[in-house]
Amino acid sequence: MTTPHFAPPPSPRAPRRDAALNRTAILDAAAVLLNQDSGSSLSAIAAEAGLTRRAVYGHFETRDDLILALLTRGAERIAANIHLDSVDSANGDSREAIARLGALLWREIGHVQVMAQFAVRGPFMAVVGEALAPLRLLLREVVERGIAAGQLRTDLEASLLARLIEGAALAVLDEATRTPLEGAAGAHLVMTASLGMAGLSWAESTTVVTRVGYTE
Amino acid sequence: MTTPHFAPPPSPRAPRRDAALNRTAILDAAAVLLNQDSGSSLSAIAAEAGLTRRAVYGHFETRDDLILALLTRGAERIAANIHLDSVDSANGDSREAIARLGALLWREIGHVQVMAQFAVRGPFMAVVGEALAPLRLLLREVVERGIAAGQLRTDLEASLLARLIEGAALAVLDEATRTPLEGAAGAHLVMTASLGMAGLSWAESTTVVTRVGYTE
DNA sequence: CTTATCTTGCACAACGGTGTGCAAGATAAT
DNA sequence: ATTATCTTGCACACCGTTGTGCAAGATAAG
Repeated sequence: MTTPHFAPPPSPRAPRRDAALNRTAILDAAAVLLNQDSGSSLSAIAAEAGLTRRAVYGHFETRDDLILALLTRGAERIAANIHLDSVDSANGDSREAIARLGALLWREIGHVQVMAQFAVRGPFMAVVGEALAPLRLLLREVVERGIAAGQLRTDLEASLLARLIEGAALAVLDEATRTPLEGAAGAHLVMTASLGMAGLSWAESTTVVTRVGYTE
Repeated sequence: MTTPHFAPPPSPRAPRRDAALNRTAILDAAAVLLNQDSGSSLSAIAAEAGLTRRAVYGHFETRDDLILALLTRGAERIAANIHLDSVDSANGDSREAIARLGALLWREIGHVQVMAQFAVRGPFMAVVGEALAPLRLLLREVVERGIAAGQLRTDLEASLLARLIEGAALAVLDEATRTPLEGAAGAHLVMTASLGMAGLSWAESTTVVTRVGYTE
């Protein structure tokens, strides 16, 4: 430990402001590279951030520490928006709620992408799963209500359908890393994809989506 | 090279029959482990196959060689079924064609899964892309016909929709690695997921799927 | 049974990645 | 301008993995 990974006790001076700047630069670089290859090296990440590998250890004790911080940051951003984003303001209509969740994901795409890389396999599964738990639980409940109300397809168990909708949304988010999609179009796609997996026709989905709208 | 990676010239004797057996055992083991972690080590793969790491080098010169053989095997299986599977027997109806393609993927799930791991990122992208090209081209054409005929959603460009359908199908195949899905149910899911992304409602998809059917 | 084939077990060099130490340099706060 | 903070560049040890060599053992083909 050559530099403060912890809060300096009764700090005699404020930390340099480029410290926090570089820290986020590293996290951003990690997000980019880990999206392309979840096994990217620290040297690569440091270079992408415009720093040295050695400097990274001034901000994160361990490679795993860095990844953990990255995942935590993403989870916080998403959690902060679950409430603001009026998901539950879609009173009763599960279809609107699903659309709103899709829009939320699209807004946080940068953070969601990297979480998706570690969500399924590898040693970070548990962490990501825990971080995404409230989001998943919300979707699960919405789907259950929708099935009961006959708004969604009724041939699948709620929990399975919820996971499939999640998968459909992620497929779009993944496609977005290759096809340039401008804001509204991307959100529109995520929403219709989710609703399509949920059982709606294209026409129905479009109706719901325009009713919900999308604001950056 | 301690053992024949090549055809023995005027072979004085037939190769032991457990050679071919072990070779496929290695490939199968690789398929299993590489699905879980695309960076699995040779030691792990060898162990999974019930062999030694050293023995693997008796069958494949290189780690990359092994992966390449695995991908090639998968591509061949799929290519062999594109014709047999009466995709184009869905005369004119793009929806049936998409359903049949979904069923084909489900039948070859073991091979498709591992290809999906290397399809998007990493140094094997090109190989996999080339191997899957005919399949993708076929889907691309089907989608184009479907859009023109007003059978599918018309708000997306054909090539983009084709990729999204592919993504939806893969999402289901991925889910299948965690949720045990028995034959017909899995095929049903892949088909409805693809058709849902294509714009059909659940009811429409079900109609198409039952019309197409599924035979193991 | 004899023999070629395949496997094992060990040893070794090479590579890339990680994590750490330390001294010199650059930079922003005060 | 001074000083604490942050970065750099080099050094090193450690680890896991890959690829190879070789001799002894197991196994299936003839």
